[in-house]
Amino acid sequence: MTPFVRIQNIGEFIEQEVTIKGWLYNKRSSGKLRFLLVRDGSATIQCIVSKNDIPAEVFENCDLLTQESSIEVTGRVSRDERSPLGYEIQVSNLSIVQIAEEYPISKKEHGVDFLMDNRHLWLRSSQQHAILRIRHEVIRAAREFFDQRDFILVDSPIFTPNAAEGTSTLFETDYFDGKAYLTQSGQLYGEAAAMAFGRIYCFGPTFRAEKSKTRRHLTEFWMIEPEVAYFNLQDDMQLAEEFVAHLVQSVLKNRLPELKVLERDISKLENIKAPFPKIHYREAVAMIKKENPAFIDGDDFGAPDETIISEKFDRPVIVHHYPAAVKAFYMKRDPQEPEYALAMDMLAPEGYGEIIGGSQREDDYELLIGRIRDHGLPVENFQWYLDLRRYGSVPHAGFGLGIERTVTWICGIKHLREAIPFPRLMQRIYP
RNA sequence: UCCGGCGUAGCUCAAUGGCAGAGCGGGUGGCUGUUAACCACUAGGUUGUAGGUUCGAGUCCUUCCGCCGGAGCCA
Repeated sequence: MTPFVRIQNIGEFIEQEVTIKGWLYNKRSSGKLRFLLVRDGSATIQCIVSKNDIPAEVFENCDLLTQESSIEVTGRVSRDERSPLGYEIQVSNLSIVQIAEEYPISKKEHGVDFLMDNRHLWLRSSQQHAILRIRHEVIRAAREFFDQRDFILVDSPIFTPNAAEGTSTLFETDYFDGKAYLTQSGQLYGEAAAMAFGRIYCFGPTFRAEKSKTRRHLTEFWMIEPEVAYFNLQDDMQLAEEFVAHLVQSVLKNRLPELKVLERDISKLENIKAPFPKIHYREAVAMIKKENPAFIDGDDFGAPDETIISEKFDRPVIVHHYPAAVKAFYMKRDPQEPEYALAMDMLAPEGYGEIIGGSQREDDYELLIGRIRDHGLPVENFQWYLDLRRYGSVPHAGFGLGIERTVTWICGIKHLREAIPFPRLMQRIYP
């Protein structure tokens, strides 16, 4: 028996006979030679079948193979300068696991809708493979970052009895004799957990029923949300910039080949080191007004406004002190200038827009209950949340980072639907 | 919800109001170093739907459906 080897480790087996198990990615031929490009999920390698070196039956089997047929290939590993991987396999035997039917995804270009209909197969292509490996690295590095800082993972529920910030954007679902809603943020539960553990994060899917049809929106996306007791806005911004820098540097360190597959401009990522520029809302408005005179001071930024700000910097920029009127009820106001909230957003460069939203939370019971009423929210649903301000309330802050937006930016791809294995969009719930 | 764009072969696209076409993929054959290999031959069509204008509609007009992008909202 020859050893069963993953292609990514093939360099350890030079001039040895090995078996690889995978799928036929592509096939070329020249007379009495067959070139089989075989992928196994770890990498792709070219296998050469020479008619004169092997039994006739094995050679004939090569011509039966269709794209994505599953095969086991045995042969001798050699170095080869012509190979992108650096290695080839001279085939001595080949067994067919299954002959694939005509594969819908060809080597030429396809449209987005067709590829999304075939998302379950599209995942096999090299670009999608690279993106999802980078997604894996972003998530791994995110957990590593918080784990190293003694944060405890405390996940929040998916079913919730009420809205965090309003009811218009929630998915409603039957819950026995009543209604439940799919969560749009784990934050309120994160605050409860922070009062229990000091520093926590939650990581899970969140849901927005907004009818958004843009390249920046999904109806189901993943968010990682740290929450820290005794943190103020400054602490929160510092945590956020160190966090994002860690994510980018981890991808550069561990997924450089994948970035190259995506033809990402690496120099744009190498800049991403803390500290990041931080500007007050008022400064941001001044910058926007130079290019968009129609912008009204006091409004939230639109996507074009975010781009105006972010293109001024070579790394993510944090905008803080947004007008309280455009922000959520739970955000604390600045005692010095109460019209502004102790809120911050982080905007990714190159026009990728908001990847983080965070704030210091209102910790005063009376002020918080007033905000809940001002926003027309049912106070009775927030009794447990208000309890956090009755039993040892402390200053605290946190933020949420959108995984898909972050992956989209790091990968330098156009649309975040490719940054999640099976995207859920307003117009798509299949496959 | 609003604004804009697009629906032609399995896929990506072409076709001035006048014979429905190419590349890829499929099939057959050829080639001993191919790199989205190449060469030859071949099969493949209710032009999204319903109506209208016209001697004649893939093309012009209207309806509906689907998709894409953007706005709003947000991660």
